[in-house]
Amino acid sequence: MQHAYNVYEDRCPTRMVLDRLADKWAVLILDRLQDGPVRFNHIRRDIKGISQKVLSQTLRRLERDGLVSRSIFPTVPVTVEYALTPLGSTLTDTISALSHWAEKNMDAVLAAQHAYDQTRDAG
Amino acid sequence: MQHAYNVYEDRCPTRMVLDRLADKWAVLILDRLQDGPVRFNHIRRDIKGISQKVLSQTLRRLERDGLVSRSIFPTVPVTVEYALTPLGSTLTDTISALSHWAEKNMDAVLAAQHAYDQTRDAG
DNA sequence: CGGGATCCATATCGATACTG
DNA sequence: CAGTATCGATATGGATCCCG
Repeated sequence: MQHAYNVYEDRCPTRMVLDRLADKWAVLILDRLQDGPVRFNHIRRDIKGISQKVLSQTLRRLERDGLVSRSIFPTVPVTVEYALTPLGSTLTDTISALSHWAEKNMDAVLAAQHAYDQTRDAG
Repeated sequence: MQHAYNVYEDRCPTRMVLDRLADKWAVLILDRLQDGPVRFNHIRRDIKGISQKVLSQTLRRLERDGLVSRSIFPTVPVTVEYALTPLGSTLTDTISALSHWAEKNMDAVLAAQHAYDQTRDAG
């Protein structure tokens, strides 16, 4: 039989998974990892505005969810690399589609917002 | 020239757009609207666990962003239908890919979480 | 370098009450 | 039916300090 859950059900595992994916920082991080392993502070620098705490938390969650792997190299100081797991790789198309959509349609959204605000001001 | 912004820049329009899309409720609502116009309380019933306040707020944002249209029919009591705009329709493939991924890979994620928690308990 | 721990401001959400 | 307004709990995020 099929799953007893679907994404429309409350407090089901599927919803929990979606809850993780539908997170701005998670999307940005997964997107950033597409080209290969990246180190902690490298991600931190690339994704402007993310705090170290949030980056750390999000990476930990993605690791727990099996989407991202964490490799420690015993250099001095220590080197830590994050990379997509095979499972995480199956998400990249969707994730990058999302951020690319945002870039492509930014202008249309901005215009819509402006129009919406105009009608509100006038009304 | 291309846009001066990309999704990795802080406080840029692209990031704002992604911030809207990377929202669990927005994803669920857009997903629900794929099959045609739906009324407010219909969405509310279908998406288990969403409060009327959050549904209202999210719909308003999606409308402002030009992704969802709102049609009022002067029946008694009033009927309001929400539907995807043409712009919103360009998102449906990506959005449904996201929720479908969640449903398909739920088990793998759950297993990964379990394994992660095990190693943590043991260590 | 790669974080964990803590403190504090703010944002978010659920519940409730009220309206055209 | 389809909301808005308000209040209180809670979750989230930023800033800071510290450590191996």
